Amino acid sequence: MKPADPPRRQRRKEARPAELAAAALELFVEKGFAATRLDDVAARAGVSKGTLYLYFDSKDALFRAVIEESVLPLIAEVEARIEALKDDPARLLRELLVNWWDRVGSTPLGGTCKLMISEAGNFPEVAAYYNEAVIGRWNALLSGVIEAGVARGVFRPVNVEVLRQMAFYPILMRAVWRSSMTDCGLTQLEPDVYFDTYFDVLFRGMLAASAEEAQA
Amino acid sequence: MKPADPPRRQRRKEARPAELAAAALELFVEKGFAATRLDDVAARAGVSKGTLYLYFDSKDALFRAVIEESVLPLIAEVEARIEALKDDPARLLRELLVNWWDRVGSTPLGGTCKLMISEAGNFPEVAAYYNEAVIGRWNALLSGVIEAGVARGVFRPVNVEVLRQMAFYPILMRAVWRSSMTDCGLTQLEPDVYFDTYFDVLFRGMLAASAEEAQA
Amino acid sequence: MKPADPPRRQRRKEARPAELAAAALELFVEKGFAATRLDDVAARAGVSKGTLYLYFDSKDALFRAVIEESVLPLIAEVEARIEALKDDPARLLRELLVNWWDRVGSTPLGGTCKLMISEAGNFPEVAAYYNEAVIGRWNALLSGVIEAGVARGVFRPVNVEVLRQMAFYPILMRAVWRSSMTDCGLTQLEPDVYFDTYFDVLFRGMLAASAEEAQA
Amino acid sequence: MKPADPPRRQRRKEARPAELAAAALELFVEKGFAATRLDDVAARAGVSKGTLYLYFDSKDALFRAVIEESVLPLIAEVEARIEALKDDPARLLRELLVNWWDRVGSTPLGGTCKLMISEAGNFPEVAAYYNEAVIGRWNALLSGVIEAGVARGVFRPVNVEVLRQMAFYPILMRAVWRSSMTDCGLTQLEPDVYFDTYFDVLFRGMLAASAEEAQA
DNA sequence: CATGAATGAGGTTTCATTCAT
DNA sequence: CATGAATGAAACCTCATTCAT
Repeated sequence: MKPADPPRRQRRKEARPAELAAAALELFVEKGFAATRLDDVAARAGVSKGTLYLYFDSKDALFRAVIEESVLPLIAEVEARIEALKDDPARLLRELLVNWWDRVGSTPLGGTCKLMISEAGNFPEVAAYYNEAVIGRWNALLSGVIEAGVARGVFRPVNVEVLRQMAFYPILMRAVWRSSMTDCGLTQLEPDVYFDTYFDVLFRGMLAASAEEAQA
Repeated sequence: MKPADPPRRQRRKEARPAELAAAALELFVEKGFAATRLDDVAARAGVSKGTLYLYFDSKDALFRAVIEESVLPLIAEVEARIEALKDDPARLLRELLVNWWDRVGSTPLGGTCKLMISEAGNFPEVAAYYNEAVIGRWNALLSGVIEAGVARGVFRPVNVEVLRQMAFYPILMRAVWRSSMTDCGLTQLEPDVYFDTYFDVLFRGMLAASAEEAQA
Repeated sequence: MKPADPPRRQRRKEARPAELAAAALELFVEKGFAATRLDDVAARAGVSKGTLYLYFDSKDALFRAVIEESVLPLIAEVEARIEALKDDPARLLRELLVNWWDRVGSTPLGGTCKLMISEAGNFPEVAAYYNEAVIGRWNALLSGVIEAGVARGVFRPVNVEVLRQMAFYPILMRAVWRSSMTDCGLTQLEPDVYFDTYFDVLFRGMLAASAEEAQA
Repeated sequence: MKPADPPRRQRRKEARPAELAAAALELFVEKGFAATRLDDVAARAGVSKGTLYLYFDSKDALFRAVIEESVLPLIAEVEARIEALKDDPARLLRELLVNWWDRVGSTPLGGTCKLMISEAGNFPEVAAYYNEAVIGRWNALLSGVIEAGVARGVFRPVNVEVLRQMAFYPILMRAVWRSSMTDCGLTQLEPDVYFDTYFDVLFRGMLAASAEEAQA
């Protein structure tokens, strides 16, 4: 008694933009915007070149769509998770970072970071948008957690921005590196091993003395 | 009794390749390899497009030269400094990182990092070379220092690679970001403020208990 | 006792080709053949692009149909009117010209003239057909009237072709101009004012002295 | 002792824009703007497609250049001639028209008239410019001559605009026709025969009675 | 050595035409 | 009959590369 599937043609039609954007993301990350040919994007999505233009007005528009549609949903989801754990800043920070790695850094989405790093100069408006809508919000989340930790005496009272960068940049860089060196026979440490040491050192460095004892 | 300077015309002639490479580095970093036009490189170096081909066989060759010539000299220099300070791993590590920022990260050379991140996929052989000749050697230096520190009981005995990334990636990311977001009205913290907090947290996290006391 | 109208749906179906041809004529006149997109023709006729192909085999065929179907009926009608007035060449000529303006020059049909002028080079066969079936017959009508007038001593015995062009080209040009400069805020003289002066000068120039006196 | 010719390469370079514009004019007139391929323009000018873009930014820019550069010089020249003959309006009018035919209507330049008629709808700004800079000035010249003639009692006092159209449109139409039907085996009357009858009828129609006697 | 005009392969984009629904 | 998604040939345009000067 479940509703009938839509006819096959229709289903494809609705899925097309997402399929095309996914194919484009892969290639943009792999080769960069300018070096990616729309022929290849279309081929990877299994359609002809002309079909691309049924869904995107231009190569630029495709780039915009790739960036804007791929990352926004995640931020909202993350913002929701903050509430549930606001009483335990250390655990919340750990969770945010591990979660980011699992949901973004280690997936194709992580490629958007490399992509924006590479193309910000060529797409100033997209970069500005990304800066505000993605980076800014994400930084605000992290900074908020850190500030809360400092306020509760859990984290040491040091410069929040530096702390945020020290907490986030290593794994961001890991993601960027991963997108960049995909074909270099690059092997990265297993996440579990990595994060064990990572948080060991990070928290030893940033936790206040009292909190550290509690942690132990 | 030193030899007289060559006449100015000649000096320019000899400087040409370096001037062209510098112009190319700027544009490659700014726009990426594919989106950079040789017209613009030549214009920025103040010569005609044809002149480029007197010194570089192709656009690819120019890219290779930019990468290979710009970073190699530095590594050698750094390797030399290691010897002088090998008895004080903490100070040595701090010096390596600050020095890297001063000599690379905060200069146009820092752009090569962004450039390789962006173009590794399109230049596998150059990326492999860079990986070995630059990244590999630099990582070996850092790892060596860290291992020495661990061996002497100065650093805590944790996974060296993770430690290296935690020590280096934040400032590497800062350099990459700087190259990328050049026109976004980006402002970064002053190096002094930054490094104060940076090493405070980093060393607290990685120094062994005894060394920490000594430090304090 | 006339047969009932067909149901509305059916009527539309039968009217489709004419509606499409009308829409195509407008756009061909406005933009030219090559610059007119079938999407736009279909949209202006209120159908989908695919529907066009139910009635016309190709864009070329549509062009042919537009030309051939739009002008032929008129010629026959005009030829009939000639008979009724063959005794008064001056009045007949005046009537032909005024009538042409009212029925063709000042209506969308006048656009076909501009269209053929624009596209003759791209459609040699259509142009040849148009030349023979429309221009030729129309010229023959005018020339016949003029020759009759000369024979009767009403018109001065000068070169008939030149006379025909002097009589027809100014108003043909008016029609072409009208189709061409539609959006330039062009204003043309009122037909009545125009024709008063027009025939005043034209007949003074071409009427034989005796006829002129009679006219006065 | 004449100055040396410029080197061959240079001479070609200076002539290129004019050669390209001439080739483009021919093809635009022949096929229309949209149906003309830049490949063909380049081929007709004996250069490669890329060379076109050294001199014109786009196909549109080429169109603009063709229109704007080809007709302007003539107007100025004509305006100068007016002065010399301002005492004899009938002769001046005749000379203007014959001269227009010799210098424009019967040459490739006459094609611009057909071209503007065809493309005005697609290039509103160019059409507006042409209307003002070419058509307007030319009409002003003709109207001025006619008004002068009327003022002196040489021409009959009828509507000047209609008179202007009757005087100019037949030969304008001849030029347009010529450009349009170039390949239709079209044969036009010899100019001499044509103009004899033309002015005979025209002046009989528009000259005042007294002037007519003087003419005879 | 240095120039910059010329080239043409290769990319983006358009649109007439087809065909499954 | 009617639709509109899909196609791919062909157009415009760019730019790395060459070469006569």
